[in-house]
Amino acid sequence: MELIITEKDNAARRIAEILSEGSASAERRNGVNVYRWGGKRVVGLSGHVVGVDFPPEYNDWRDVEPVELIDADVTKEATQENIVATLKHLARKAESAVIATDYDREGELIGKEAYELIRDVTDVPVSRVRFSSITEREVRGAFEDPDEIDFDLAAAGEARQIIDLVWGAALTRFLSLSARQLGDDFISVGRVQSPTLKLIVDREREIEAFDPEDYWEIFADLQKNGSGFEAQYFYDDDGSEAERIWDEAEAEAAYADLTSVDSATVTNVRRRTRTDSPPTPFNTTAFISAASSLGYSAQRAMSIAEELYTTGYMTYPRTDNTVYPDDLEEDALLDEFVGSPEFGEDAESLLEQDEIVATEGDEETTDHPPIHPTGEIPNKSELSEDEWEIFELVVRRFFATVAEAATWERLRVVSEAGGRSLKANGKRLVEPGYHAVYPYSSASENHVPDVEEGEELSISEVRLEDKQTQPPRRYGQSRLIETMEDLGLGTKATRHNTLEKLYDRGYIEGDPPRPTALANAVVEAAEDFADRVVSDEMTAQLERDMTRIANGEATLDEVADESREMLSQVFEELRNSSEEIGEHLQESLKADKTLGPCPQCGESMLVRRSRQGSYFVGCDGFPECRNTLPLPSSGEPLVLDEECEEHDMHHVKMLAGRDTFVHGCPRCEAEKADESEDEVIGPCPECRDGEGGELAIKHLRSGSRLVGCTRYPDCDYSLPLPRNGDIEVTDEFCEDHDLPELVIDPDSDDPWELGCPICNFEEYQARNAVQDLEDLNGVGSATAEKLEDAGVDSLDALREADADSIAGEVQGVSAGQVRDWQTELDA
DNA sequence: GCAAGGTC
Repeated sequence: MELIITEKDNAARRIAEILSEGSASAERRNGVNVYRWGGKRVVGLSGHVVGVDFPPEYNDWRDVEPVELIDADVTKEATQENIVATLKHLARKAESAVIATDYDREGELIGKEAYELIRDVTDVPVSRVRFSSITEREVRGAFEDPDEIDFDLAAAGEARQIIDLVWGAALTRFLSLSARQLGDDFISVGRVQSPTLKLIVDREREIEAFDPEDYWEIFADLQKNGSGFEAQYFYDDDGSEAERIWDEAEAEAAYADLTSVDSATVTNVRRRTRTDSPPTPFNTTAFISAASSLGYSAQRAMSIAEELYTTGYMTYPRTDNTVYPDDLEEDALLDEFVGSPEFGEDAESLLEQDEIVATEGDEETTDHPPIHPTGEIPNKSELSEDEWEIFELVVRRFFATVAEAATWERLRVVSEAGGRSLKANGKRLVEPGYHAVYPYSSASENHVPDVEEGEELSISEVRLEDKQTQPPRRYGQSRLIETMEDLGLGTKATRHNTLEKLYDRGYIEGDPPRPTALANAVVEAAEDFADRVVSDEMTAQLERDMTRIANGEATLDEVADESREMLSQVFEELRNSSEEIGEHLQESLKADKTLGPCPQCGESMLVRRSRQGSYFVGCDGFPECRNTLPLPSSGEPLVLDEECEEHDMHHVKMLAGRDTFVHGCPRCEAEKADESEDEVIGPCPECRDGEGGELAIKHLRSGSRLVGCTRYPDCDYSLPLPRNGDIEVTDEFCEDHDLPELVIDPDSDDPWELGCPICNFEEYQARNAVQDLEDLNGVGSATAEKLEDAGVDSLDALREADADSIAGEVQGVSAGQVRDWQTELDA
């Protein structure tokens, strides 16, 4: 038997399909798919199935000096036990094995990891095949002419693993220990995250240091036969054209000259034709940028792309490549879209071109093809709105790359008035070219009428505008990812995760992201004592070293030892500064939790955590001052920059995944609750008989509202209400529950008919259950709804359910699948 | 529990 190993299940399935000519069947073993036909088996890994770590005696942060990690052993342990077990089981029965992981450095390392797992159980021959896209021709070609594993290239990857672990773990532990932050709130640093954070911190420093300068600009409206256009005053500044006037008196003088006359004489007209080339194929970074201009965060864009990839509508979303492979037949792919209600017309018009030639970008790599549609087209109703929008973007980008260039006509008109110069630049799209199929990039025109030299134009208005230079703009998420790519920080598959990590660690907040006080302190500490770890130079050096290892010019041990030596020097510097660094970090942590002055004693009000783990706002003067304010019970509080003017208190945001919301000023929220009175709406279903309990609309000091029993705390029956909006109690009654129907924001343009609060809560729970189920692997919205209908109304219900009876009840769901979900939930 | 890199 021959065993073929790929980097992921999806690749395993497609390779089996190609090599078996469709005859392969799938079986599951330990929850891992194995594809088989004849004497072949194909199994997909899940990226790295082993990971580097220190031996267990280094686990306790308090028992081990961080500096000891520098020379600690680094071991490899299985991280995906099921897959490792399946791989070994298959290897025992194999006569030969073929490594078919991705064709890039990390793929070579993943292949070598599989090789070592095979070697643990057998010494059968192991070969390596490489292909850049999973097409019939490439895959067959690769398997006809197998190669060997490139152990040097894999060693380059291992050097990266070791260096990242040792630097990251040692410095992370050092900072966390010095600031006494050992729980979930440790203080992390790393080769990629810290230089990325420094980009954000540096930009914020520039913004803070920015000193705006006043300047003036003058605009004039010119008229030709009733058709008006705008021209701008300019002057010669040492041979180049300048529009900004830095001196107020000079600006007034120019304005006076221009207003002293009522016409301008055209002195120069220049016409030019410009071609505007279509965009290049999408790699991950370009895709994220384009999705971001449609309003998607990097994380969201990638997760939708992942979904569209696994359902088969688009190619692999993690790629550096911007050149389509030779195998891609553009016209055949366009043909697939003919007849589609949304794309048919555009596809046909593209097919009418004399020649179909795709654009090419600068990056040509072997990893995967650029992102493009597969030709499989979903019905619009199968996808969510967001999924469809992203799918359409990918389709239209492909269309654009095979479309013709656009042509613009540019017209520049210079005129003189009162001894001063005015210019106007017009542009008109003559040939729309790719813009016709790709509406995302700007194609806005600016009309300037045709005029001749010597012509007189009347001036209808002159405006003197006073302006100020602006500070540099903050990086948005996609701009950050582009900059990371330029600097070589991270990879196509990790850059968006790095940003997410910076949010999770409390280093940045908002979009565009702004650094917290903690982030500033971490970057400052690193700049002072471990400059390399906040510099992109560390990655650049590592890349050079990895190239040397891959070329056989250096060994893994040499490179790793050299790096350990540098880290030892860093720790020499750090040794005596632990206290100083720790204090600074702690002050910053406190600053990030500070809301404003305590109205009772003048100390600061801080976000704190009770023994029970819930968050509240408490005075720093505790125990002398016992002033507190409550916070909502769900989510992690984040102190925003925005302040309440009445109380000098920062607003608070509660981070809770998709239920994140802005709580606002805790004092305002508490006062609102104090001023409101409970409004009784009907009987309490729990205790109406006997105790005669009633339900009322209540406002809590933590800012939330609910329908709860008037006998609270003797009866704790309650139903949630939305956080915001006026609540109207109507005179329509729900017959099942004897309760009035409620309307939120009745006077707004879009009132929300919430209905009976009990019915509403039941629907809400069902919806939540469906959403939770959809987050499980391989559960689409249809399956989730079927599960919910079958009584699986929460994740807990699924965890405790009997797999066989669910499989019997829900069509298209097997007991094995249910058991996989249960394993996933337990993990 | 630390990193960054795969993948879901």
